[in-house]
Amino acid sequence: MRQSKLFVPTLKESPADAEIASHRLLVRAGFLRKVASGIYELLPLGARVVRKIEGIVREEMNAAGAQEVVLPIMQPRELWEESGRWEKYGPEMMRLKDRAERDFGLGPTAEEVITDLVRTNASSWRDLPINLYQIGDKFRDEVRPRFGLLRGREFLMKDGYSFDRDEEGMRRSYQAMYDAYGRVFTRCGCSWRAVEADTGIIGGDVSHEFMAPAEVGEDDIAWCEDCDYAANVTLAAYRRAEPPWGEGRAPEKVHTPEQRTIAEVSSFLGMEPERFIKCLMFLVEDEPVAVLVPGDREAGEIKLERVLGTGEFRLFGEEDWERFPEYLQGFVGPVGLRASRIIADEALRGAGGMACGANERDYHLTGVDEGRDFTVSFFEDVTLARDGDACPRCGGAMRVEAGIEVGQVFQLGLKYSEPMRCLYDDENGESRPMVMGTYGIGITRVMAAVIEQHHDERGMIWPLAIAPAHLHVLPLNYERENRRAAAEKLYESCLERGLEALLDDREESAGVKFADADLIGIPYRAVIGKGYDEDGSVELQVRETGEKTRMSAEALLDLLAERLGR
RNA sequence: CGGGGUGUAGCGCAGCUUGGUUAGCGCGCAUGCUUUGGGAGCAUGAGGUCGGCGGUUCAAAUCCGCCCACCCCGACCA
Repeated sequence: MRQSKLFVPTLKESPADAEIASHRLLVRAGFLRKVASGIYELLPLGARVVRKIEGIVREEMNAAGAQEVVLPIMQPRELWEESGRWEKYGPEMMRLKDRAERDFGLGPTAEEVITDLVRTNASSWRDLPINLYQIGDKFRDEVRPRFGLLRGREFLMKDGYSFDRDEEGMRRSYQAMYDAYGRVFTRCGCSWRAVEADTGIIGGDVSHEFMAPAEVGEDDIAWCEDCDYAANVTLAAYRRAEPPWGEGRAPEKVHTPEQRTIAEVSSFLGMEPERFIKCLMFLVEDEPVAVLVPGDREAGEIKLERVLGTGEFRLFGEEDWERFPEYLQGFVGPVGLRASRIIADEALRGAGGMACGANERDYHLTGVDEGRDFTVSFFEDVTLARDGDACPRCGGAMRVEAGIEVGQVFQLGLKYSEPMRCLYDDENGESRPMVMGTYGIGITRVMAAVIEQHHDERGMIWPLAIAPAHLHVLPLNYERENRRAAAEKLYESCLERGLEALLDDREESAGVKFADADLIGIPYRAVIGKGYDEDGSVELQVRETGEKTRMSAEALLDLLAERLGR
């Protein structure tokens, strides 16, 4: 590639609408432009990176026994009715009508289409397992597109689907994909961590997310320093410490005028927040449910959803407090409380000497013991783990850090094959539903995640495997014949040896060339300048470390070939 | 969806509070000359329905109303 001919509009200043590094740098370096909120164009260099990531994904998928297909983006309503997701997906799915007013959705994933494909073309146990994948645009009308490529409304995703005869086969397929995913991210230069995850709208029982640790990540992940336990904090378990003990004293009513929040009451009474019982009121399927958690803990919505068995609930709002005046906002407590259910976090089992609302305006109780002064319907894990909590498996210290979800794998089971009647005949001629798995990688998101993990104040720093080119050839004073000739020769040699090079053949000042090269972030750089005039050497610069070494052009090519494993 | 904010040249911004000539600045772009190991200098020049529609006014980028777009903060996901 010759830079003078390449369409790379670099920018000196950061675009006003880009907040995070990957977005800002992709735009500044001329890889990416925005068309509308959450919808982007990839320019030549951006497209090259994406194609490289795709290449790695293809290699690993094929090696793991999956086969590539191309599925439609525009999908008929009828298929989505069958799975029940036409309703369930809601406004998140982009919808349109054809000229005959028939409904279509733009695929956010392709379980329906692929299940239809397989059920109509595979019917025997001899056909299984089947593992198919595609790489294509996906559409999700996100509530809030954000952070450039990290959360777009149209994005590139690799989605794959496995069909097996039984659970065991599905677990094998799942494991093969899980292992392949790890290799994909490692090869892309993306550091990652696989964590237990919620299954959300895709459904199914077991799921792992592949997280790329990064400060801008929208998820928090909890992981153990001592063992391999790791989970999304939305469902991470943790080992509870011994609850506080009471001193056998009877509960005492204390006057706490206008002290409603835990923070207010705890400083008013001079008691630690963890000695409080926070009593949260939820409206669950139109019934009030009390949830008790330690005063210093947060209830987790996903955990609650699992415990309650429904997603149809909300924390009491203004209108709910008015509708149920027996609950006094700010003074609700478990003692004498009437609710359809009282659910307590495990941490409160056997807790004593606690403080809580007295269910009387401007009063709280102290010296409250669980079991003696109140009882609960059941104890559950409903609070969120946080940094420093004890690992549920080994008791070691857990860390919580932010991550970008770059992939997720699901054991679906019969979630789609049963309603969509994706069946096969087993060896005995009995009809059985196929057992499915589904697997996704956000290709464009991987690109952004890698930048979040690899950049500095001057620009991006690409891992060799997905860099838009291997070598950036920078002749300074390109108009000087000797340097121009040397640069051309080096560039041609790269082409001959199968190395990808970008030649900066522009008659720009050295400063401009260096600045653009830093921004674009090609891992290796060959500077042809003063040193060449002196002894015919070129200077190899490593983008990541800033290391500079003078050597002959031949030596540089050999070194590069070696780094590429060729 | 709720809350906050921004729309002025390709990009980044000023001007708006307190309406009043040809709407400015920097970068970028074009042409010429001089420059060239870290975003060069001088000169000349092109480029704008001031997000849109409506209103107030002798007069609107500026005041008012409605709409649209985009960004940020909270509940969801590759």
